Amino acid sequence: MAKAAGRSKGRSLRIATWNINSLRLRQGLLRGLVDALEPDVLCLQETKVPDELFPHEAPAALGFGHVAFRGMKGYNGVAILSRIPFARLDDAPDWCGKGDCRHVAVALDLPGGPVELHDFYVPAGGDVPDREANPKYGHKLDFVDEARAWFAARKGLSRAVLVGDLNIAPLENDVWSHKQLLDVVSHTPPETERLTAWLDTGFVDAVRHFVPPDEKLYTWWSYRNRDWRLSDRGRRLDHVWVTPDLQGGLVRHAVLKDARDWTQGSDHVPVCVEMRV
DNA sequence: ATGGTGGATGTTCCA
Repeated sequence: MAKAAGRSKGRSLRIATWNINSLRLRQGLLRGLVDALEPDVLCLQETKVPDELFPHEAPAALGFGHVAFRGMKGYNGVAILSRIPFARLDDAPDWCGKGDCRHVAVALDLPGGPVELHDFYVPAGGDVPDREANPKYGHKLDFVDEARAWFAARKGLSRAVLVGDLNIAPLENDVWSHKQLLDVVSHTPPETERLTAWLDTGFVDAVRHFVPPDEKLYTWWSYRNRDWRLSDRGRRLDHVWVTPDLQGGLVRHAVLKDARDWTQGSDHVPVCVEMRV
């Protein structure tokens, strides 16, 4: 992304989010992301690294002097890498009581006042969209319900940003075929209704602020395609939400589609939003 | 209707 013009009020804040699908394996790809997007803050999901094995050198070498992470062996895991100092926030619950490292939050220390930043990795939900047959689907729905309720209880939240791999593509044009995916986990009505209810607790979809809803937009393409670009069976699973007080400061967005072709890349691509805060 | 690929792990689970 090019530098902002710098006319509007406040400091420029650029936040990127990426499901990196193993931080240790792909830490070398962070350089490409930083060169392309120049984020002030980078939120990662599926780091798949226990806290005691977190690779501190990679973020430090890229100029991210502040890190917050919550990881475990083999699965899940989230991290926030930042050039801006922050205070870690620890008031959120252990979602669904499973201790599975799907959320980390900080308050960014900015001249205009703190900005609250939440980094989420919502459960993928398994293959079968049925609570009884597939407990992972039930866990996903319960997770989103619990998150919605928690944010609903925080009425009047301001100067907040929520990002992450939410594993749900809420709009018809967030998937390659709305009709063919209505019964596919990530786009079923119980999921999309719940995600919208969570958004409606007090957020604006910052990427759809820039890209009209009648335009296809994806951030993930399955590994299980011979040619992901040719088949283009994508879904928009990765999101950036902001509270309405920040909407007027939104400057630009980027979906780094080229990252899907990086050598040994993730199946998700980075998403970035710049705003004046 | 099925299988396709990839990561971490360990003789399979998760995505």
